[in-house]
Amino acid sequence: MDKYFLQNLYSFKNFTSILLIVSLQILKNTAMQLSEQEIVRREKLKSLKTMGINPYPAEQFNYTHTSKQIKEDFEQGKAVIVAGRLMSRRIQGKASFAELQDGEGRIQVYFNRDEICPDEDKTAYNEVYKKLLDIGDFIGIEGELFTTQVGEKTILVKDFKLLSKSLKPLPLPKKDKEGNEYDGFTDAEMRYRQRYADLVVNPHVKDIFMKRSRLFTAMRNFFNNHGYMEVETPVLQSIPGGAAARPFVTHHNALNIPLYLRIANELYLKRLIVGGFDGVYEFSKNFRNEGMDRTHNPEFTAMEIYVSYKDYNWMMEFTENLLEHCAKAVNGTTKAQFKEHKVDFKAPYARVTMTEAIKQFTGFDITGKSEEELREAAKGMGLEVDETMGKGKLIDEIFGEKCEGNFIQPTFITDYPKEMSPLCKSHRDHPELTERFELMVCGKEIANAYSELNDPIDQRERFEEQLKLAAKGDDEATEFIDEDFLRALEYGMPPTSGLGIGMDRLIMFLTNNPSIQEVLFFPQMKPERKKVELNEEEKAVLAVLGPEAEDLNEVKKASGLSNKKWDKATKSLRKKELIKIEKTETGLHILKL
RNA sequence: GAUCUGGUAGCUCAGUUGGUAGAGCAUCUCCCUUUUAAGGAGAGGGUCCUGGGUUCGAGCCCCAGCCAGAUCACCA
Repeated sequence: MDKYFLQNLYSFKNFTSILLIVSLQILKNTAMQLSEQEIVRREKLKSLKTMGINPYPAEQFNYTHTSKQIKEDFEQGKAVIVAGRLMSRRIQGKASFAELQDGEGRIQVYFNRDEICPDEDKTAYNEVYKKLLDIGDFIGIEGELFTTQVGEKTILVKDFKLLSKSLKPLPLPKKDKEGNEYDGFTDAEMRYRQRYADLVVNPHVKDIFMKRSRLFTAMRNFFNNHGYMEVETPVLQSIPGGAAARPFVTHHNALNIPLYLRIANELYLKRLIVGGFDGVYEFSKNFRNEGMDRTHNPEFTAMEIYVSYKDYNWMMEFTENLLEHCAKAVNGTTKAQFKEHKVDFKAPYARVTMTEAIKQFTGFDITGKSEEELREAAKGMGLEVDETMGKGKLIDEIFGEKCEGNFIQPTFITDYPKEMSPLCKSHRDHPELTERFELMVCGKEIANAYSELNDPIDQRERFEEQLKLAAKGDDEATEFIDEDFLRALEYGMPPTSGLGIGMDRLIMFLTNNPSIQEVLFFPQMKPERKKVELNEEEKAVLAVLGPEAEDLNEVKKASGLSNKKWDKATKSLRKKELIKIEKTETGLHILKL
């Protein structure tokens, strides 16, 4: 009894220690699946530390110039201190040219051994600069300006300091002298997943986002100059309103209620108009739980502005002036190129009623037509229609299919049918229509505006109408009634015009990017799959291996693996240095390390 | 959601009927003091997306899946 117990204990101990070794190996391989270059850089890091150089110093580095300032105010012999990322190196023995990239561009720097190391000790150049620095490292440089024989503005380095060591090689593109780029970091998936690397390596990507920032600033300034106020409204809403879209749902623990991420901020901004502000606007991150493609990201940015005592006619003028202003601020001109289209954002823009647009492109006049007549007409145009579609939806379908794509230059499409616009005031002259416009550019909608509905009784009826449409099966109809919003309207809202602009779409047009992912820093992606370490087959092989070398074929048989699995598993295990396979006179032997 | 295309070295990409896995650049070693397509010589570097199948043998053929892109559908 005791004997067996001891034996068991012994084998148990043995087993756990094997497990420990194996798991340590796994850990090593999981955490450190490093390429040769990454290992080399880590070793350089160690060497630097051994030499007493801190690869990640804490203190601030005071630079006196940026690369741009140096090139603009170039002066022979001027002393400068700059900081940036090392982006290229051409080493030729005791001298070397390199490029430093900072926030504004690149500047060439010249490392000369005897300038950096005037004394006997040449380690700063020979060891630190030549051997221990890499492309991607951040360094600070103190030096003097000069022009090379080839005429390049350059900094002659007197002293340099490592500011931050880069352990991972950048995916650097190369350029030939004609400026053709090759080996570019162009894989869209990689670029979006590693936007930081994309930005370092692809200057035009950085440019897109600088333009995006300029667009927001321009719009803010335009509004602020008109005396309108930037506000913030809830992102977490208990009733998602202001648009027809599937919301994201979350849950608040303390209140024990569901909350929705906003799909629009319209209803909150109108509450603020009720509260007495003359003009309010907000750049609103909206969330919609719908499909993703090159023009839809689950979170996107809309700008909405509401101005009291105005109507949609005023808003059209305001919008065209706004966009002219923004286009100039972003690109320095009102003209923009989008794919094959040349677009001009110079005000004023054409104004076409929806009725006219449909008549123009289909020859059909929707005025006074019944739902049935519209359905027949749509069928006649080859559109797919069904019984759930009301008049509004049918007209929208006809417009979307037959007209929308034809408006390339900025064009206001006005006077939408009532059913499609539950938050919009009825048209002053045509009760079946609403005072609404959308701005079309290159066949896509980028802005949407109303004379806002402020009649609380009418508003309640419109909401109820939406409920009926939803019950009928129209999945675009809103299925909530926001009683609090109606209460606000009952206190009275002045006549107001509101405008919404899809900011991502607008910047796509202004930067000629047909994909929304290109204008978002971090577009939504599926999570990266984690790499699995020791798989079942590899574990199975290890499990049948004893402490001694064994005949390979015996082990293979014992493992019960197919040829392919066996092959994969043993190759992988050899690579991880967990087993060794030896060929001797007596045959193939497998040994656990 | 459908269809098509793609996934091979750190990066960009070749890879022949199915027969030892390739190039350029990058990396490492040595040489080189005003270059800019990064000069010369040498060396190392691979889970060919994953899993299964066919086969003596699969990067390649078949099936399933994952990821991405494009086109279409859907979408205020």
